[in-house]
Amino acid sequence: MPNRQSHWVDRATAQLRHAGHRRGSARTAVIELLDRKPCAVTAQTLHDELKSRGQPVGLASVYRVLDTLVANGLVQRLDLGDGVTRYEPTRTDEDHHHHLVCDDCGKVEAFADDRLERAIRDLEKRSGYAVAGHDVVLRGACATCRA
Amino acid sequence: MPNRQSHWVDRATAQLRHAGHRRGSARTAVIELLDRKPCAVTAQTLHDELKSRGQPVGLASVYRVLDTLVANGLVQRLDLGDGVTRYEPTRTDEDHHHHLVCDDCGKVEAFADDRLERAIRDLEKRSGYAVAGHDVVLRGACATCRA
DNA sequence: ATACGTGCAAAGTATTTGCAAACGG
DNA sequence: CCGTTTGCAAATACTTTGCACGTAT
Repeated sequence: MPNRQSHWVDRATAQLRHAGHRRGSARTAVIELLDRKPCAVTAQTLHDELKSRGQPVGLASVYRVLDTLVANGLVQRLDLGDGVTRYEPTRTDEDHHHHLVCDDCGKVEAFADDRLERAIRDLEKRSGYAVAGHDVVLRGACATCRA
Repeated sequence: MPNRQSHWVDRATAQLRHAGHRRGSARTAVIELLDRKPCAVTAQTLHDELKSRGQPVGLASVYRVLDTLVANGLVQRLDLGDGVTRYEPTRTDEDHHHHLVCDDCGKVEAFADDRLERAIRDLEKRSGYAVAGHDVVLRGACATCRA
């Protein structure tokens, strides 16, 4: 999952400004870190890493920033079945992916598949809903834990 | 979603006994109710309905029974993105389905699609995981809420 | 200057756990 | 009888909210 020249940081910043949001230290810090941790991060993780980087951000603010980002479609909420909500930047179509979770060790991997996406897109059309997004989670034992 | 002659109650009861579990009022009551509410039920809902039916079961026991059922593959956990875990009996292949959630009114609908399942089954094979299960959630605005 | 953003502490929710009593085999 | 199951209450874990203060525009 290559991280080209911080596309997402710029898009997020611009879009929030356009939506009438002011800049703030917490928001800036969270957005920058999020851009480097693109897959399934916890609010607590962001909070901890920001602290150890020397730009501490209150946990409540992390949650608030994430809420704003989700509300603006810049971040997607993700529930992998352990009671913890994860977040990840919504990037381009090429980066669209889903998750494979190991029930034993908790490892999370990403995967992408065109056939799956086509099937889902068709379903979305036939559903009668204005579908805003979708999630697919495969749960099981990873190669290591199977042993 | 037809509910034939309580197949599931019997299977669940037998399997738990085989796994060395004793019978108990809470477990029996939860299993029976679950059999009639086959799609995406909350622990709290089960607790409330059992109380109003005159067979009250402590909420903690509802959770414990559900844990046991999940551990034995008789019930599937389901996270629809509001912080509440839902549960539903795992029935036969014909009853296998996924969910469509309305972000506005919270309505939950079920759908099934063969093409989707085939795509997922292939992915599972290629994943290197011993996949135990999968979930697909489509989120958006239902026909009513779109208006 | 004014309203939005932030941090801390407190509150809120969903779920889990400890323990004593009830109960099944 | 012995060990599992249950209910209650307390504990925990995650997330949200209230409020005072800072800060961008």
